[in-house]
Amino acid sequence: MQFPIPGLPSVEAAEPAKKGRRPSRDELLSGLNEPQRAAVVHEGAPLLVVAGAGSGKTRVLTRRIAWLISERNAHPGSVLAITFTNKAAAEMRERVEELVGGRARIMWVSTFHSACVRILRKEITQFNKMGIGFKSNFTIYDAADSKRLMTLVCRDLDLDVKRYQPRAILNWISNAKNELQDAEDATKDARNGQEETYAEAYRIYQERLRQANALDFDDLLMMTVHLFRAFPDVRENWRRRFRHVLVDEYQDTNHAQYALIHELCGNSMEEAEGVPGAELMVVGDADQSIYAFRGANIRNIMDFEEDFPNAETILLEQNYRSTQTILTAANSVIGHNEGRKPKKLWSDAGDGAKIIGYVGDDERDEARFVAEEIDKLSDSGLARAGDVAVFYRTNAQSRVFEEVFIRVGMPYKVVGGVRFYERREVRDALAYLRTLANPSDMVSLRRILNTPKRGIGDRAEACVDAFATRERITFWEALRRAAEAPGIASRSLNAINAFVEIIEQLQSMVEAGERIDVILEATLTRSGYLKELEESDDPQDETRVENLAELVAVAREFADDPLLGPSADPADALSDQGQVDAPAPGLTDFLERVALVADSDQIPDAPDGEDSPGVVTMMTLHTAKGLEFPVVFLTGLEDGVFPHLRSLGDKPELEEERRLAYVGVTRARERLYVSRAVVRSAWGAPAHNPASRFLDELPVDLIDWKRTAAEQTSWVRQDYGSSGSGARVGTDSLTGRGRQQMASRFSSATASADASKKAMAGRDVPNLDPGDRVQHDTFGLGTVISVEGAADKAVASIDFGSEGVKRLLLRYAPVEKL
DNA sequence: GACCACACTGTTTTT
DNA sequence: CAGTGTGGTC
Repeated sequence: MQFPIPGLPSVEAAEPAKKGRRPSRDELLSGLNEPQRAAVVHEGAPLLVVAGAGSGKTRVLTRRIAWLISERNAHPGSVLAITFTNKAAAEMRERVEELVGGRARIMWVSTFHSACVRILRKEITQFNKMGIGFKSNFTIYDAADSKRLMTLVCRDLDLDVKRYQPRAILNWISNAKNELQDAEDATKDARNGQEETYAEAYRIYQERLRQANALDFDDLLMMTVHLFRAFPDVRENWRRRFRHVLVDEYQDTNHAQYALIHELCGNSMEEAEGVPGAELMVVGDADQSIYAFRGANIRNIMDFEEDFPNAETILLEQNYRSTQTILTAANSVIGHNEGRKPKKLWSDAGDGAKIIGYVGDDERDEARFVAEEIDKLSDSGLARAGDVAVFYRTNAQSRVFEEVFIRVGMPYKVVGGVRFYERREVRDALAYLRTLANPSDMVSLRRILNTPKRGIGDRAEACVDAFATRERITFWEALRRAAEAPGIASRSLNAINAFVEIIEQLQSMVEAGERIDVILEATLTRSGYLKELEESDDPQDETRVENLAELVAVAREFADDPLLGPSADPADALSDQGQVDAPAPGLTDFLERVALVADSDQIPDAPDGEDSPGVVTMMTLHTAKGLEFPVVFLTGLEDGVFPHLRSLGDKPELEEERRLAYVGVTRARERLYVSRAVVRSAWGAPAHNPASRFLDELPVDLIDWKRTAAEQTSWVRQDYGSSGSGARVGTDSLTGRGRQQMASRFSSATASADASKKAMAGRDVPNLDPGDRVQHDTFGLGTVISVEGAADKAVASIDFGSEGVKRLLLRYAPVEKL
């Protein structure tokens, strides 16, 4: 190797006893087809591996890493492999380890976000030179924290919450950050009053983050890129370290991630003097790009060859996962997308079973069908519950399946949805820990200030806040000096002092290097949090206690696992020296761990014993990416559900939905089921959904319909509203909203625009046609461009001139036809 | 400052 | 329908 790696002991020194296995060349290349092999042994130029679904890309990645280490004598510490989830990372590391032995442990295999955190923990203090003060124990804010902070910012700026919703602003900021624009850039680029306000909110939000010594998800990426750009010497160091960079799921990278790769791997003219870029391999499949909504840029993969001069491309089209029937179906669906590079998956596994289709009366009937089919499969020995996955478009759809599965006694597990770490009690507990690790973290601190109730109300909090602002100190400092705060009640002051005392006690435990699970338990008892829950008569609080016990168990496991500990990377220990105010490493590591978990990190392992049937796995299609199951149920195939309503009027979005369908279909190994419901209740009121257009895009002769729309029981239509079988309109029937839903129910049943218009007293869904002029409450005057869907599902694209073209769901949009 | 009743509002998808 | 936020009362 040409460059010594800074801060890394040599492999031999680190592991004097076992030098690491050295597999033979044959072993590393065995079982690979020609293009796979080429990808593994490729040297030099940047390489794009276009890997269709199930084409063995994980294998290629792991074998290549092993090859680099074993055959090309790459130092394991010089390998940076980026995966999409932590779970994928752990698996990849494990597989490489099987091939080359324990020395693989010091590779960096992680998500973009985790890798950036690791870099920033070491380097973020560099920014102090520029007057941007962060400490290396910074807290990572998730979406909920960000929203809370933004709400505070909005209040400070006195923004009209109706017009400027924290969520919308955060979205806007997130886009800016993904494009690597800081608040200053955003201010310069603001094109209208609204954007100026957004940019201002961005500026304040960022300032507050800095004061809290916190970064949000997008900051992790943006700051790392900014770091490399602002400090070339720092960048050179990391370039010297990482000689091999591998990126999985490249089609879902956004601009910031792309830039980061460029910083590490790029070789432009002006850097001819510096450290040459790392050898780069990216793996991906444009047809599986499903994260455009969060900034992923499909162009990254489409333009790879232009972005990286003399790049090469290898195509993997042979599929080792699915039957030909499933692949033909997948090819057929994705073929309806325009402008894609042609790619056809094939398999020599044979045709296999036909796809099975089912049209249910309603979503319960659909769920019942799924449960029955799974029963049949297990009875006949064709599959076990653990082999089966149920996919749906949105998390809310899992509910019906849960209800039905519970009733019939089908074991299942829902992945994602209301996540463990998003539960209130878990967030509260974590807020305590974050406060201990980083007292500047104002959002966490304020969250727990009066949780459990200890008599510190809004008034006292406002006093302290004002004091903090006046004195230019952190909220935490202000709490400690609360006695000096003007206007504070002595009652409140006592409560605050008691609170400060508790936190300081706990902090001393952290400083003493106490185990994380011990700290957590002490926190829960000394804060009185646990006591409040235990004494409560709310039945929900019982489960809360259990969840906290679960969290303690997670912490204990973490504390016991040496692999997760702070010294997992020997290089870290070296450069972290001299960090005076670094907290006990265990705590920050733990918090980081829980901040960056993905949904798919929590997927149960496949059943291993022949006798253990396992459980059915349910998840959204997004979560399903990268997974495979012998049996897959693709449910809710209805226009408006999947493809999602909001994508119907927009071609790029519809194409993304189609890629999602493609992802879903290609998860199946042996059997695929597709189903839909004629009537589906959404927010209480039943809606009549047409078949998904994706169903029409499957070859007819591949589907065996167990039941079709023509066979629906006839009472479905009339019976809603009088008998109890439909959803109840309930107590809000007197509100305009209730009436509206009633009306739309009839209108969809009678399919008559006239009748619907008449039935809808109160708030009309305006009957619009292209060319109509309309008035909108906030956007002003506009012209209708197009209208899709009917009645309560009508979506209109309306040009509001300077405000831009909006797509509005007429049922809710405050538009008036002129 | 705590608690209760209500109105509103929104559902893609997630690191 | 549910979770959140607001406003009113004790």
